[in-house]
Amino acid sequence: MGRAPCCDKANVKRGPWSPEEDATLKSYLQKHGTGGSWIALPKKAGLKRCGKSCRLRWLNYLRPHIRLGGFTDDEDKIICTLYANIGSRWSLIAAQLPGRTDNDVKNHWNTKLKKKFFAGNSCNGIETFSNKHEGNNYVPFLTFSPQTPHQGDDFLVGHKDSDYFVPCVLELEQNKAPFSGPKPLESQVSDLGNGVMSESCSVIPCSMEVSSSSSSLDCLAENKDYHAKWVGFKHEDHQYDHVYDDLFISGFASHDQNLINECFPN
DNA sequence: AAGCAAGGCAACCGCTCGTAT
DNA sequence: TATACGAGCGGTTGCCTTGCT
Repeated sequence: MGRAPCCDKANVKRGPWSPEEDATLKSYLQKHGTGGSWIALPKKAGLKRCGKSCRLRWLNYLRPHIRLGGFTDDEDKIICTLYANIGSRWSLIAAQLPGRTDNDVKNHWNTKLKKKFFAGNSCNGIETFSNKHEGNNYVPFLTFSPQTPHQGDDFLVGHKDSDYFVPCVLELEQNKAPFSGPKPLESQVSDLGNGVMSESCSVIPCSMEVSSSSSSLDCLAENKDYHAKWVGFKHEDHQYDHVYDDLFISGFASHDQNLINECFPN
């Protein structure tokens, strides 16, 4: 038995939204909110639309502070860099671009940035390399000189097993893991899940990804042209080892060698 | 000016995940 | 613990616009 449809498709309007429908939806949401259910909202608001369609229309076009089109070079850089590191996680990428939606970012990527990116040419200042490991889930890492991490920088980090990003501060002390930060709050996790950063966080677009892994401490990516470096540290060194077992940070490029040496002296 | 192809983008589809029961 | 259901997400479609011949 298949799953029940979310709405009566024979009795809902489809296609482009009219200005009247926009006004009705916007007015209703500003007065009442979603009421906890998008599915029930169209009936309450007097709209002959699917609840999912209402949600999409609100999130992508009607909610306050939406910015459409006109992507800046800086935004292009962030999109390219994050795509290289986390792939097509459009909601996460859009969350780093104030006023942008996942749909808008996705469309911008598909129509403009993708060609530049995979052509192996510069993508608005970001160097890329051809993926020589196709079919091997190999993630290309980027050289992004302006965002080379420095002591005290705030970082955007992520955890691949739970898909959230938390604000953290890089520490560069001899013989110490290059990472510390506040334990992610539950509120931050849930807010970020909705694409809203609950507190200010300076984002370094090179997007250090923190993920669980084996206990490997230091392994070199195989692309000689790029010298991407993966560095790691053992959980014993980390004050939040009860949150994350073995962690590693990826994304350092060749010009970060001094940083790596500083963190992991032989 | 007309026809066609390509580009751009809004909207839909269907899947996964989280939560309530 | 299992099931049902809604929310959220990424992939895809299809329509409209733009540019070229």
